[in-house]
Amino acid sequence: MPELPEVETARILARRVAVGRRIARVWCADDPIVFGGLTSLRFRRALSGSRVRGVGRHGKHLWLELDRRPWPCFHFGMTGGFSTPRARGVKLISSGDRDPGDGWPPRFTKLRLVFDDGGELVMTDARRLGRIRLRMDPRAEPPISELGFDALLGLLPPARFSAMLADRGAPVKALLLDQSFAAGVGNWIADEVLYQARIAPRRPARSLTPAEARRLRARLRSVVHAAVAARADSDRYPRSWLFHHRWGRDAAAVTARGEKIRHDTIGGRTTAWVPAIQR
DNA sequence: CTCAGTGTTCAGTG
DNA sequence: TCACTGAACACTGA
Repeated sequence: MPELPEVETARILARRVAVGRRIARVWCADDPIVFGGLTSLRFRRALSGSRVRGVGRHGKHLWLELDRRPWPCFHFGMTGGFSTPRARGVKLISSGDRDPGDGWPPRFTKLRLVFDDGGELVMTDARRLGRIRLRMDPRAEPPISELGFDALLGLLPPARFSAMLADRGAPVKALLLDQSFAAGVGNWIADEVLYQARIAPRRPARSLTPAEARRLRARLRSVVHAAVAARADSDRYPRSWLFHHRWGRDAAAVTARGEKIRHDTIGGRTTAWVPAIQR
């Protein structure tokens, strides 16, 4: 489920396993789509023997900071994620779509890094919409340089946030999904934020009142913070969230308070919203 | 068998 | 050129 909270959780997982270690061995799947044409040889040469200094993230993009360049950059698409081996007596930790399997390495492994202390980090991606790239300076180069503010760490001050809405005619839902506006917001976060801010998803962004713009920003912040604090474990999201009731395009779906949920396509994506509450 | 899907990109439109 | 829309991408699992 890779929106910002899942990617941030993957960053923390990678940090724990990789930072301070040397990459002893690299295995790459033969997958020219996910690797964007990079050869396995090129990739292995870039990483092998280097030491991991840190793990960076902006929006849904993630990268390892090594003691030499270029650095590997990851985007999880719809179904990608990081996994680590089952530690002794410890539950398998996965940030992927769902448990990629009991085996090791897991099904759909695209990249496997083995560290000098025996630890491992694997990226899996069942549907191959994820990408692995090499960049000399990830923040300064596309696609990361094209992103807008990070929805966790870079939220714009209220005045600038409102100003950004003012000249956009797109439905506010579509604007929230625009990564060059708010990096890290995905489909369910956009719907959750609009529900909690009580704003109808088709409203043109520029039609929001100042009070609505403030609510939108405040809810964006609180939803992203709460999901990250829960380590993207949706069982721990508040029961009042639309999240728990929005899946499946079920015509009979209702919120925890019994409000009818409607499903429309907006900005090309399935949008769950509550007409009784959102105006 | 059909279809939806947590994301991004690009061609086409006005 | 800009803003925006919708299809395409690739594949699994319901």
